[in-house]
Amino acid sequence: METVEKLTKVLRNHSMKITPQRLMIFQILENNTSHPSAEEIFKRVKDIYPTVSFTTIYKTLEVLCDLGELRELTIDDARKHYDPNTNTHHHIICTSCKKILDVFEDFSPHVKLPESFRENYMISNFQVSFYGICKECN
Amino acid sequence: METVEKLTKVLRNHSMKITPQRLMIFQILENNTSHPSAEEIFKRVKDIYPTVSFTTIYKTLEVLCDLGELRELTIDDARKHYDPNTNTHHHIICTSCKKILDVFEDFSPHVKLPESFRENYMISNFQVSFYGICKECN
DNA sequence: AAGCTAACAAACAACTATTATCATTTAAAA
DNA sequence: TTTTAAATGATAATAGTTGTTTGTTAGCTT
Repeated sequence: METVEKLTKVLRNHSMKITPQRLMIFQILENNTSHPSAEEIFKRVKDIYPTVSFTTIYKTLEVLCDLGELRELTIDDARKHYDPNTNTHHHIICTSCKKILDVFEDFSPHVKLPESFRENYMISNFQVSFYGICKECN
Repeated sequence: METVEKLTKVLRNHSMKITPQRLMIFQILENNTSHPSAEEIFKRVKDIYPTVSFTTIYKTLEVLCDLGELRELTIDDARKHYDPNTNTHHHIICTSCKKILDVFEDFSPHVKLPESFRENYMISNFQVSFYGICKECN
């Protein structure tokens, strides 16, 4: 199912309202693999709804995160990034330009929490972050 | 070599000054596996040097990071954490209490950047972050 | 279609973590 | 001891984000 459709449904199921601003955000997130920050999303919505406020963006992103439809990435130390793909996958970030790319490789057969932690933690997921320099920055 | 001694040497080699404030920070970092935030370090230094400023803490942490003697962790979305162990290792964070523990397991034989990225990236390191709930929080 | 109401958007203020500025102080070399 | 480059700390500034308020609206109900 497409993102816009899916998110619309999920919000409806929680008796939340589908507003033009939110639809716009859904559209921006659809098939988005660029890991945008709140500001990037804000700018793009602003192009079409010049009166939209930053608060609305933050609030909507918060709602989507709470519903598990969006993942917050803390891979960049300057700001949060958002990823509509909530399936387990990994990232590579250029430490120079901060660009983040997806790494779709299933490491789960090999990356397991050591025995000693098993009884003390309920693991929900894990994330591999590769750090390096991209070709453009080198 | 102990942390205090090592960091003193490294700073001297870069003609930087060893101040009591810095020595205090070095001591706090020594064998520290609690991944403190700047604020936690600030508070502990303040206990002994009540006049110390936050700026000094941040500056010193920045210096140590630049010299590669300290690693900045971006695993918590609220604030940065610092880890004096700069050898490759991994972390598990409780999404409830935000406690961070070390995971010493060598995943490097299995976690490799896919072929497609190899020619476009110079990877310096990778990091596995496990997210879950610890026993105390559950 | 009209009315209702919880949820919403936007304006704005506030907050938190961090960084910058700069005058004063100090480590440590000469 | 003198010198000087560097560090400190007071203060202000900034960036990113969150909280509050008030008028508005989506979407249900009738």
